[in-house]
Amino acid sequence: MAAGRSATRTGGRVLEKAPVSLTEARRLAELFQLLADATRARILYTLLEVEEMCVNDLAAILDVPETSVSHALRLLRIAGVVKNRRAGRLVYYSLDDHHVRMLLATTREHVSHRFS
Amino acid sequence: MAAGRSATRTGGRVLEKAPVSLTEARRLAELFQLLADATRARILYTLLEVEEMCVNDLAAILDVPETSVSHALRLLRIAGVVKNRRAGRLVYYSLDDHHVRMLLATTREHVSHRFS
DNA sequence: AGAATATATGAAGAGTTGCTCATATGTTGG
DNA sequence: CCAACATATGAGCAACTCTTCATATATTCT
Repeated sequence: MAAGRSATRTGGRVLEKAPVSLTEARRLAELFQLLADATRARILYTLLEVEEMCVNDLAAILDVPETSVSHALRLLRIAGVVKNRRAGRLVYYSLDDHHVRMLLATTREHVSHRFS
Repeated sequence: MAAGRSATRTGGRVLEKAPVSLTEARRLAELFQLLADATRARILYTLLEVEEMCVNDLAAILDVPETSVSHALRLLRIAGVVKNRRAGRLVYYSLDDHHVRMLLATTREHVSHRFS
């Protein structure tokens, strides 16, 4: 069965409604999805540290093909997580979301603890 | 080309090393991947609120098939994010990672701000 | 204008994910 | 022990994701 009130004996202690709605959860999941890729994550944590960096330097420092970085940045840009500014042939990227920045800062700490 | 020092003119302002190593990034991504699904996210935020809930109640409150919840819980359990305790036929799940709990608490706030 | 550099984009393929259906396991009550 | 209930697991499939290769666009320099 799909759902609708639980059939018989259950655990009691039941909330009337889920604390996070389905649409809210989808948005959340979408945001986390952006961090759920090693390349994108590394880009973001790098930008957290250096404030601004161009595509080629990101590719070099992360040791990832430029085209791959470019694709990654596109997704992040579309999601409004990073912004870019052009300077000649170079395009500089930087973080563009206060909440994501805090999220990154927070997780950076937590995660280093989590694996040790 | 794959990488190795940037070929020509770049942006200056280059870090010597990426701030997050590839393996560290992979672990991070793996963790975020767990939150990158609406069902799993809703389960976790629910558990954040009620401390403990059995599978059937979760399925009912989220309006998601039980088998789906069960699969989701399996992943979370394997990752060490939730733990379970059996009480008769019921199995109660709860959060089992201090860092993830803080991550959830933090993001819960940020995200509600992010979409408004 | 033409060549070189920096970045962006599209498309195709391999791999992964999450869902559903069927079935298995664990537990209680009659 | 058998039936009913609660949860878990496996297989198969459709959808999505990431990478790579090819190519397009933008900018500078000579």
